Amino acid sequence: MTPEQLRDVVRTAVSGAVARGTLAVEVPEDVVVERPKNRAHGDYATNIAMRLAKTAGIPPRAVAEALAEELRAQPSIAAVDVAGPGFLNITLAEGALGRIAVQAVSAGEDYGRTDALAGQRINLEFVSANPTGPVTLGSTRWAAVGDAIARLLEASGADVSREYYVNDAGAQIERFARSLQAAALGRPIPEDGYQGDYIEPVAQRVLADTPGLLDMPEQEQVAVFAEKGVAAMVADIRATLEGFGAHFDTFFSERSLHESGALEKALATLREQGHVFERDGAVWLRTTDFGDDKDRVLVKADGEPTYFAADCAYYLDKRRRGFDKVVILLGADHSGYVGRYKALVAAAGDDPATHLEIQIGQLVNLVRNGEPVRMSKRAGNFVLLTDLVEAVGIDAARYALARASVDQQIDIDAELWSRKTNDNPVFYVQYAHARISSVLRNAAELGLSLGEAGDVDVSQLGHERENDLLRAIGEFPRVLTAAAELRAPHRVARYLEELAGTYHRFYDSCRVLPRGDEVAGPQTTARLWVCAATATVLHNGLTVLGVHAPERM
RNA sequence: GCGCCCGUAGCUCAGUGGAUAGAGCAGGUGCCUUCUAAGCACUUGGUCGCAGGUUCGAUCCCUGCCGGGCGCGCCA
Repeated sequence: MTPEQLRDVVRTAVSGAVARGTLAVEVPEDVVVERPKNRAHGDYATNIAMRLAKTAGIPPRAVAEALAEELRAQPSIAAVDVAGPGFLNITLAEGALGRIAVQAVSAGEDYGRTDALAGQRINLEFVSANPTGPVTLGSTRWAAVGDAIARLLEASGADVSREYYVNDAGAQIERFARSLQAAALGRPIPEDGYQGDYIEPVAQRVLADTPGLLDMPEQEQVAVFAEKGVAAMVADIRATLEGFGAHFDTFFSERSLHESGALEKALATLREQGHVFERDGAVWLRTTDFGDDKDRVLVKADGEPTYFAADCAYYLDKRRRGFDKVVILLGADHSGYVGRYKALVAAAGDDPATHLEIQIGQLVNLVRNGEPVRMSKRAGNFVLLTDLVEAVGIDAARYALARASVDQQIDIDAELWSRKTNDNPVFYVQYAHARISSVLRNAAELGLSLGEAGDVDVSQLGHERENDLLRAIGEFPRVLTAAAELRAPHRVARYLEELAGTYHRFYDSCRVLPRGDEVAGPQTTARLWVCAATATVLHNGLTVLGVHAPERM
């Protein structure tokens, strides 16, 4: 029996007590059934009695006693204890936990998936770094976390589109183009330009692609370097992210908004809603009406639209494309953006609480030999996604980035992340999967297989370590659901570490395969199912994080 | 000054109002002739930044303070 099934049983018990007249409450929708930390507290525990006590008008322990009475009548429940202030500690009947293994294996890659977000169309924007250079270490965190969030939302049944906003308009593109031009002409890069080593090859690519470029007038040259330089950079960024396992469905060009007239349309829409005004020769959006700190300029006094104006058009475009929810993952250096973004959504007539969600993540520090290293794209002394991957590998990089809460600043230490020790939890988790794969391979060599789900004798299971493992496997769907709701993929990683440890302890004390001249029996088969179920969860969990589940190490 | 994030074991960090606050690393002691020792067992280690409040119960929610990071442009 899974925790979800037990939750229904508890709810049934409440209705039973109500029907019997021992309890006068409404049957709650959300019943919390959790895995107690202390094993002496049974397989599962619920605080339902304490939560119902107030409305029932009787002490929590009395509510608990009434519910315990109901629950004890259930054949799948072996024992119910009322403990502490009113906890119900539930011990499942022999074999009830074992069914979890069968369910997990039978569901396979679908184990853990839910339809909690079925029917939701979500646009998830992340990374969106300026196309003036390769993907940096700072963006790498969002590539790993954003992609994991996308996979989590999909595991909850949502229809997710991954999007990268290409800021291919504005002053920094001009500086980028002039840097390319200078490199092509063999001149020093302008002081306010981009100094990185990557500039030269990009400049050469543009030159090779455009015969006679250097004979064109100055302004035309810059325009070509801008257009083709950005295209080359975006292609590079896209390839890098794909190689990292982070696929984007759309690379959306900011410039296309300017060229299609979307900005004017957005301005007109905001005007219709009555939140646009003029002051000092500029056009403003009255975002303070919706909680922003100050009003924001849409069109500057010189007639040029602001970056914010493009944001308005971009948001409206996303909504026009049919997304129910626009989710944007931003670094803490953009946290000042939240207020105006919410306000623009409200000003456009939408509800920020339902249509927009901005997730702010803290920045990363690059650490070398224990010392922080400063990164600056403009100065060219930055470390790239590709550098990190080269140093530690994709799996270690993605895992290390995804296992930390986004609310936490993290230190990226390539030396630490490349260690093949327990400083690196990714190997601990992967090792568990490889170990199980090995057991299953050996089983196959002995001619042993799982057989049919209906033939497993789950009553063969009951060792404390087996029960621990089965309970952990049973948690997986709830871990995925919670992680998706909270946009917190690190919860999946932490859970996998716990699961791997639980498996290693099971492995240590529960021999799976027959040794020497022993003969395989029903317990062997039952334990093979437990192994296969664990492998299923490790695989599914690692896949959510974009990390490989190896069969050998 | 205002806004957001953080402060939990020596270090790096988990912990969506529940029972005796956890993990890894670091330190110490053991366990491989048979399923992967990248493993396991035992052990040392805490005023959950401080002070109030909310309630049956607070690391978690609220208020104030202290310390650290980021942000507060007619830049992008």
